[in-house]
Amino acid sequence: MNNLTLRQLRYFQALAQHGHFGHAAAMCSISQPAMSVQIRELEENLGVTLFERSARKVRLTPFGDELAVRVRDILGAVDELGELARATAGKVPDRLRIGVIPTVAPYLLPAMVTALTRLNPALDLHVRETQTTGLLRALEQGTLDAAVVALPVSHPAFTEVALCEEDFVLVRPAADADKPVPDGEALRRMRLLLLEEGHCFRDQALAFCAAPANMPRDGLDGSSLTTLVQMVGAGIGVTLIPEMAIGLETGSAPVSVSRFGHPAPKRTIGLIWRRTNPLATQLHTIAEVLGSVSRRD
Amino acid sequence: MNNLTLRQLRYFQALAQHGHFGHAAAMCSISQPAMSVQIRELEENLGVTLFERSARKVRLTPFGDELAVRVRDILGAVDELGELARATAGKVPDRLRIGVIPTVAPYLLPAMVTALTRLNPALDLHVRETQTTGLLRALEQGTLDAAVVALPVSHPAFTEVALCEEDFVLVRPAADADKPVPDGEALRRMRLLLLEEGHCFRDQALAFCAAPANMPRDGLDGSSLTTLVQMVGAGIGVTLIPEMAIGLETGSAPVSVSRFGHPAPKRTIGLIWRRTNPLATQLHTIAEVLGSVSRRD
DNA sequence: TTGGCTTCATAGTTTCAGGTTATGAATAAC
DNA sequence: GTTATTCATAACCTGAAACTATGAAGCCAA
Repeated sequence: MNNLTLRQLRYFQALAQHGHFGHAAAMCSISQPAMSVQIRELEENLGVTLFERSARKVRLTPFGDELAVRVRDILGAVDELGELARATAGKVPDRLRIGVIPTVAPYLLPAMVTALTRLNPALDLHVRETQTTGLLRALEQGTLDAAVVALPVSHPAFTEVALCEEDFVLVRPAADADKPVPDGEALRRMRLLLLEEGHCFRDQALAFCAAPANMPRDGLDGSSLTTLVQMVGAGIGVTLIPEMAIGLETGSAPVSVSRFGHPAPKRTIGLIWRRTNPLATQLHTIAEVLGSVSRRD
Repeated sequence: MNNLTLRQLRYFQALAQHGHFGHAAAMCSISQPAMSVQIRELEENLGVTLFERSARKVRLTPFGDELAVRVRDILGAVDELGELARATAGKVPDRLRIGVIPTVAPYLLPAMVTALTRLNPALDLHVRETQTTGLLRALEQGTLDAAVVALPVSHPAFTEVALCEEDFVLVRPAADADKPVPDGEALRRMRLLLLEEGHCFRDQALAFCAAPANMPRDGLDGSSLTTLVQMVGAGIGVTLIPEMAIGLETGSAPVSVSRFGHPAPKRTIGLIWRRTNPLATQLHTIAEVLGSVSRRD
């Protein structure tokens, strides 16, 4: 029968402070009898007398005195909950777990971190880089709050918001710089270096060539765009990379970069999260920030 | 409108633990709708979503997660109140402020402290030594819990309990040891040394002599029994002291101690406290202990 | 001592928070 | 498509807690 009520503790505190039922009641905006009854019930709940009532004075008993200290702490902590909530409401959360696919992470992460930290300087940002399927699973399990992936995901459990579109560009050995730019058809017949299976970027590139995703290929897969570009520089073949990777990847190898004519291959990068995630509002804010970062405006 | 309820916090904790409304409700012995409603109201109170409800999972939001820690602490502190009360109920309080009159304090205090400490080893004992009027005032103001005084006090605001009775004995110069012991009448005509005004022991001695309390006296007052005995040893006169003072006071001066015949003068030492003091039960226990100490049994 | 004043407690009544059961809506699983 | 699971909502009911009115006890002044 531990029916302690916060209300009772509040009244107790008021009475301890005033030493007068009437005044304490007024402070709590209730009538004096209500105060009397609640104090009595508090005493019954605890099985201890908290106040000594004499004709003109209401005094704390020694135990009441001890209790007052603890009650003050408790009520303080409770009120802090409210303050904390108010301070937190609508704000970007202090901890954000975000996933990014490998063909985006290296190029966007630095700017993303900067932008998100500006949004909330106290931000504790956890980033996880892995392929889309891993990210989706993590989202479902609740170990990620959101993920940056290529759209569309088309999964009913997720909300998706586009961040930016970007073309793919052709990377050839430097010597080929002046040759005509092939279209998808022509590309399929060249030695096209691609990421290993599981990367969505691989599938998108194959789609552009109108080739089946499971087309047999003879050991021309790399595990990162960096590797692919280096292989191109070594004259092994050609490859595609997304626009955002140009700056970081093409400086250190003898390769040339060419844009495709229409229709150019491209991908849409987006932010996704569980549709039921109550942080939806804040995630839209975050998406907006990430979008402007990824579009460099 | 900070209507937070302990009940809501308890339900919140249960739900955070189980991640399932039905199970959490069962744990709290309520129906599932009741749980739903209370959680919703908690969220409304705080203005923040605490749980993410998806079809098969109920998950804490990041803020809910943070809240859970604080709530655990708060509920722990609240439950401690109950335990503390139960542990304290009926026990001698941890802090005891007790007053003692000067003609008792030196002789009884050491034994009192020992006995009370045995009653509650954690006892924080405050002793105040002053004359009866000062003690009564302190009791009224609530700065003392109880006082050891000579009975009766006969004040309706106080409860009094007798601890012991003790005779007064006559202290004369050692040379007078074989003279007959005077009665009250005879005593009045001798050079009787007494405590200064305000001491109840002075009044009791004068009463034995059938002398008015305000009888004019020519500079024969001392401020302590020790002083009086030393004066007697110097041959200045005779005095009365209570039995309990014999051991401590008569060793260091050339005086003789004699008991009176019937009716012997005597006093009753008692413990008093505010009638309204809720510690009455414990104070009776304390009185019992002090009584057996003062009677040396 | 008496009558008035202050102050806390008690009683009777009303209101509302919080409980229950019944049912709906959404989604996962078959 | 059908079924099962799970949370939300609705309608209703009960009891906690509020209020007003009144009583009881003690202080104070006449």
